[in-house]
Amino acid sequence: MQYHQAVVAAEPLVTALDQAGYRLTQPRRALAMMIAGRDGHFTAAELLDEARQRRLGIGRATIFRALDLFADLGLLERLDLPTGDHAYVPCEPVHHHHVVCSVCGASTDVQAACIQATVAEIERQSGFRIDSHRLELYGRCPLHAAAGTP
Amino acid sequence: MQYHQAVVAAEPLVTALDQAGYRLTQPRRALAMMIAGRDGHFTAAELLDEARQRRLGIGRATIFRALDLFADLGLLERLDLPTGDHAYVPCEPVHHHHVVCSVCGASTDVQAACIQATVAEIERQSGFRIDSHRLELYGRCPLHAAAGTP
DNA sequence: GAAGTTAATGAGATGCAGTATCATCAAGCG
DNA sequence: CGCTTGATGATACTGCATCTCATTAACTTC
Ligand SMILES: [Zn+2]
Ligand SMILES: [Zn+2]
Ligand SMILES: [Zn+2]
Ligand SMILES: [Zn+2]
Repeated sequence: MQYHQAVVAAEPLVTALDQAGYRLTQPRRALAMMIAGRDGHFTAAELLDEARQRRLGIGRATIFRALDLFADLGLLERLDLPTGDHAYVPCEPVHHHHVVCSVCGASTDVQAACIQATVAEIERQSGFRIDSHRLELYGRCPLHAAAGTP
Repeated sequence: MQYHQAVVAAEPLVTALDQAGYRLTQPRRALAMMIAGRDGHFTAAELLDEARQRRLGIGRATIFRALDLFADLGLLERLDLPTGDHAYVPCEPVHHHHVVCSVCGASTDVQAACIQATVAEIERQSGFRIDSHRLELYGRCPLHAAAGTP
């Protein structure tokens, strides 16, 4: 069970860009490596800070554009944290959900299958034709489950 | 089956404020009526526009404060639309979820019970202790289910 | 490898959502 | 009616995100 703690390799991001017909530019390569070096979720602002500290000369706009692009390709997913912040999580390009630790930010994937039945039930109940949904779960990872208030 | 389409009465909002010990001010009464007159979800910006058009003289800050207050009292719930916009939906003060029509914005409540089992299953799968979750469903209401692409 | 085409970049300006400040106002109360 | 204090709104401000556009560099073609 990996908590997105393990360092993700940068190549998948780069090759996915290539296969989709996008240019393999220096800023995009650098961002892929920065994302690969992250544990758990991260925000655009954090990437911006890191890029600045490392004097990579990557512009604000480029970072937002790259994040959008990765998200469109299904390599990142955008989360709305309970705090209201927008964060991103490295992601398999198939529909699934995330469980996020409120203490350390670690996250793990949950396969979508286990919610299919629920969605079907909700379609029946509501009469709506459901096209998409967002499910995000917040709690404490095994390491932090002991501490804190339930 | 109400789709939050029916005009919600303003009194519940006002009386809830009163019972919670908040002052029944003119701006809050006006906002309660504006919210009551809305169908489906709405944004802070929309309320702001309406207030300006009607020359109600309600300040930006007051609107945000009132929305926060109603949300704290469980009378509104804040949604993160797929577009990234933040919207609010009139709401019962118990935990539940929303199905939102992407065409007309109509929404209906879904009882939380039907996801309890799923959450338990996810706790088992992930090893996380889950404290909270957010589930929002998007699709088309019965009136709009026929049209559009699936 | 050089030249050309065009996507991509980055600096800065701009827009916009939400918050902080604080003097003024009015809701509730006796 | 007059007091007390929560509430208001004008203003300023912060910070995220987007837009513009001249310049750059990634890929293509030869
Ligand atoms: Zn943790
Ligand atoms: Zn899902
Ligand atoms: Zn509701
Ligand atoms: Zn509809």
